[in-house]
Amino acid sequence: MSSTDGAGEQLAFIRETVRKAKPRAARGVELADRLPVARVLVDKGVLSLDQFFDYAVPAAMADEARPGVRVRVRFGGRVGASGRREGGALHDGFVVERRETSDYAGPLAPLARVLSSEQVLTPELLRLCRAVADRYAGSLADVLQLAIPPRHAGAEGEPSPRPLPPPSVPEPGGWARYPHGPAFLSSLAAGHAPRAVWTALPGPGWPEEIARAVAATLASGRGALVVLPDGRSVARVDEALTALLGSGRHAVLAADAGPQERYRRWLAVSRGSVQAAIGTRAAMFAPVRRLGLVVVWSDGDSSHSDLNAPYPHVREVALLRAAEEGAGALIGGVATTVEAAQLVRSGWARPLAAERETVRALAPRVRTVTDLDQARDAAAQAARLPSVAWETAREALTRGPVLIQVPRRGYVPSLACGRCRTPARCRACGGPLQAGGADAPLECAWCGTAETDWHCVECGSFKLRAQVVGARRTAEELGRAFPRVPVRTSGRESVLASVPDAPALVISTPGAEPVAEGAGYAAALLLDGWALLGRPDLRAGEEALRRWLTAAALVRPVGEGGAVVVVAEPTARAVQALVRWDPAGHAGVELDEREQLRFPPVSRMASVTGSAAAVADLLGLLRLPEGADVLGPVPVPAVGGKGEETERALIRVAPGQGAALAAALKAGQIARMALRTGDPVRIRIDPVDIG
DNA sequence: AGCACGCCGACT
DNA sequence: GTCGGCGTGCTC
Repeated sequence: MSSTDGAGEQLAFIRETVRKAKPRAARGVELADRLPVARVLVDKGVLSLDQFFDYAVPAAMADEARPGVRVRVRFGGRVGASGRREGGALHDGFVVERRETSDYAGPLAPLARVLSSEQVLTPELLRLCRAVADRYAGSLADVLQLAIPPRHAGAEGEPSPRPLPPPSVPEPGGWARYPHGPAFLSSLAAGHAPRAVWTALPGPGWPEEIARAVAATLASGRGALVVLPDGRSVARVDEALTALLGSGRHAVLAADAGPQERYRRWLAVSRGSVQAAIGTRAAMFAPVRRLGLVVVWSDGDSSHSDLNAPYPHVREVALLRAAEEGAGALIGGVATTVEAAQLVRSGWARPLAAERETVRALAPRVRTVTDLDQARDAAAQAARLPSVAWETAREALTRGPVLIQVPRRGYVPSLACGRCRTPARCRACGGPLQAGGADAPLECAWCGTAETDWHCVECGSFKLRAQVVGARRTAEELGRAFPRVPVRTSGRESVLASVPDAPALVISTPGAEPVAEGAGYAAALLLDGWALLGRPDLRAGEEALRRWLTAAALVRPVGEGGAVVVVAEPTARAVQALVRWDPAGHAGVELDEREQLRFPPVSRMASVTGSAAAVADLLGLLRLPEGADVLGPVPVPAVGGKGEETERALIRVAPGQGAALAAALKAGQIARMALRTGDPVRIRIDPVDIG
C-alpha cells in the first residue's frame, strides 16, 4: 500500500466524521439548524439509477421544505477549477425525508427552491409508488409521474372545502340479492377490510351497489376509491353516489376535466377534504386518506392497463393498496377474469355472487346459432343474418330497442377463406391479406406484396369472405333489412351513452354499447362470434365472453321477454358459459388450464423486446431466480413498422418469484445502460399479447 | 441524459 | 510541444 493511498483513506475518514457531525453545503449558504438535510427524489426519468439524492436545506427554507413537497434542485453540475460549484440544470423533485445527517461524502448542493408547500407525496403514496415500481421493474420517478398530476398554482391557492361528517350506514339495497351482500356492507361499515370478487348480476343495478359499498366505508370514518374503465361508467357511479350521499363527499378524477380542475379535485382528495374518489385508471393512485375500500369495476377491460411505463394494471395496483393500506377490496364486474378467480382460489378474496336462480331470473334467454344456418328470407340474406337472429330481431323490434354487437369497427375487413374460414395470409411473410381497394388485387398488410392468385391453403377454396364486417357496413345492411326502423350506431368515434326505450336498431362495437333507458333492450344479436373466438390469443375465450356478457347484461330479463342470439360455434366453452350465464365457472376452468400450462396468472411473466442482439445481450446479463424459464427469443413484427429486426423473449417464473424477476430485469437493464452497449430493450411485466 | 475528465494521433 | 478524438463515469 502506498503512502498516498493511506493518506487518501485517512482524509476520507476525516471527511466522513465531519459529515456525520454536521453536513456542509457549498460555500456561502446558511443551513437550517434543525434537520439540515433533505433527501430528494430527482425527477429525471432516464436517470435509471433509481435513487435519492441529499441536498442541504438553506435556513430560509427550513420550514417550507417539508417531506412530500415539490422542489427545484440543481443536478449534474461540476466542481470547476476554482472549487466553486457551477452549472447543473434545474430539475423538479420531491422531498422524501428530512434528516440530521447525510451518507454522502461530499459537499451538498442547496435546494434551489421550494415550489409549493403542498405535501403532495405523502408517505403512503410514496410507499405505494415504490411498490408499484418494484412490481413492474420500473423507476420510482416514472410511477410518480403517473400518480401525481401536474401542478397548477391557482388550484393550490384556493382552500378546499371542509370535510363533511361521515354519512349514516346505507341500506343493503340491491346487495340484498346476493347472499353475502348485506354482510359485506356491514363489515365495511364496522371498519373491517373484507375482500371480495364480485360477479355482478345483469341489469342496471351495479352503479348503485358500488355507491352503497362506498357509503358503508365512509360511514366507518374511512375513505374509498373506485376505478372504472371508461368515462360513461364513471358518470353512472357519480350519479349513484350523488343520489345516495349528495355532493361534497366524493371527487370525480376523470380526464375530461381540464388540467387545473383535475388538480383541484386531486388536491381535495389529498387534503382529506373529500373522502371518496372515483375515476378512470389514473385514479388508481388517488391519495385517499385512511383508505378503507378499493373497488375495480370490470377488471378484464383492457383500458385498466396503463399505457405508460412501467404499464401498471389497475387491478394489481388495487391489490397492492389493499395489502399495504389495510383496505377492503371489491373486484369484479358482469364477467369474471382468470386473475379474479385466482384471488378466490388462493383464499385472498371471497366470492360475492348471487344464487343460480336469481341469476336465471335476471338474465335474458341466450340462444346460439352458427352462421351456416343462413336465412331463407331475402331481406335476412341481405343482412347476412341467420334466420334465428333475424326472427329474434324482427319480433323484439315490436317491443323495444335491439342491440347488435359487431366485434370491430371500421369498414374494410380482413379476409378469410369463404369455406373454412382459415385467415388469408401473405405467401411471402405470413401477414394478413387485405383488399387493396375497389377491384385492386389483394395485398399484404405487412409487406405490401400483391396476391393475384389466392387460394386457401387448408381447403383449396378460391372463395374469400370478409372476416369481420364493421359497424358502419352492418348498419347499412341492417337498415335495408328492416326498412322502417331507426338505426343508431355507437362506436369508437362517437359513443352514445344511452338510447330511448323505443324500437330501434343499435349497432355497436364492444365497449361502446349504450344503455337502453327503461327496461333495457328487448334483444341483442352478437354477430361474428367466431371471429372473436378465433383470435390466436390466450385470452380469446375470456375476452369474447366478457364482451358478450357486457352487452347481454343490458337486455331485459327472460321474464320480460329479453332474448340474446350469439352467432358462434355452440360447442365453444365461452359460448356455453354465456348460455348458462356462468362467468365464474368459465374463469375457474380457464384457471385450471393455465395452471396446467403454467401460464399467467399461475406464473409471472415478463417480455423482453428489442433487436436480436440487444435481447441476447440482456438475457446473457440477467441473474434470473431459480427455476426461471426463458421462452424464445422469437422474431416478432417490428413495433415501429420499419425493417429493424425485432425479437421477443418471454421469461416465466413461479408466482412467488415475481419480485425477484422484476428485480433481476431492472438490474440487467441498469447494467446495460451503464455499459451503454447496443440499442435499448423494452421490458414489460405481465405482457398483454402473449399466446 | 449531459458533461467533464482523461489518455492517444496530426498539427504548429 | 499542443489541440482534440470520444471512451468512461459521475451526478447529492
